[in-house]
Amino acid sequence: MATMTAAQKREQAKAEYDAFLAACPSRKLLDRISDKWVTLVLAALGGDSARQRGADCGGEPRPMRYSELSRLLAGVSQKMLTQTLRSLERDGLITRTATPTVPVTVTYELTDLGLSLHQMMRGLKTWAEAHMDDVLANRATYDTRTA
Amino acid sequence: MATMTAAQKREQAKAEYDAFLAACPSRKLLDRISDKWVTLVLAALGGDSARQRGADCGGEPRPMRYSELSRLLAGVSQKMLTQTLRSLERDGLITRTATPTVPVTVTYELTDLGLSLHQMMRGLKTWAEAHMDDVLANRATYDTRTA
DNA sequence: CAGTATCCAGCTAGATACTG
DNA sequence: CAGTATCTAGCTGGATACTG
Repeated sequence: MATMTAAQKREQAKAEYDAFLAACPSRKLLDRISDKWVTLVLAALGGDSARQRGADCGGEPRPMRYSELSRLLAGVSQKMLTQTLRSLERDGLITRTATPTVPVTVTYELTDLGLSLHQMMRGLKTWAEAHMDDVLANRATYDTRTA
Repeated sequence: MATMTAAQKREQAKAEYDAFLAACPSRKLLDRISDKWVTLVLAALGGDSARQRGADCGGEPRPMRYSELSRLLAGVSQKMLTQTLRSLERDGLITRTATPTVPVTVTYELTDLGLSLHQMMRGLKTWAEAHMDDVLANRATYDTRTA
């Protein structure tokens, strides 16, 4: 067994670290918001979907219907849209309201928690707009330098 | 061709939207920071790696060596660590310094830009610590309700 | 309208082995 | 010490088809 000690130790350290990561709130948050469609749905419901609107881009948060979201987020598959909406509902970030008309009408709306998250995303957006140009410039420089 | 018009329109809309997304700074930022190892390297170099330290968790940003990072981020493969470091260097978020000792000594350090990003990540962390508990609670409730 | 169900291709993380 | 190179398995997202 003596020969396995090092490998075992490494494995244990890895397991511990994985556990630490799994418990880390920041990690969980990132896992949540790093999803492409999550951010887009949040932006749409928060009134920040830059698309299909004039230069103002101003928008109040407002409820939207499934089909409306589907149209706004061109390119999302039904599977992903539904999956995303479900997970957001599960986490209490949006609410789902089904009105029993014929055919049924379903609307989605940000909760206070979802709104809070959306506000934080604005912070991200601010940083991105202020600094991503620098990042991209550095990237371009690096690429030409090593080309 | 008349039968393809609808499909074509949809495809075009998708292409346009994809282009819009590709140009969006926020999206680019998220693509960058949503990587597991990126955030961990940033945290490590920024002095925020919660692991292996007492309750204080305070830490000044400081340069670290490859092997040091490798040890701190237990579970990272050499491939991913190198890949992550290279991409961060490419984006001008960290600097790589090789000292020609024998054997070579390589240190990585946050740039001002990287530091700025690290600071923003603190904002994320704050939100996560303030609200992720709510999210998790909602999730648990949802699961029991639908079980 | 608002989904569900199924299947499959592509990408990527990780394991492994080797090196200046 | 600080990497590079290669191969593969698993997950995830998308296309497609069907339904209350």
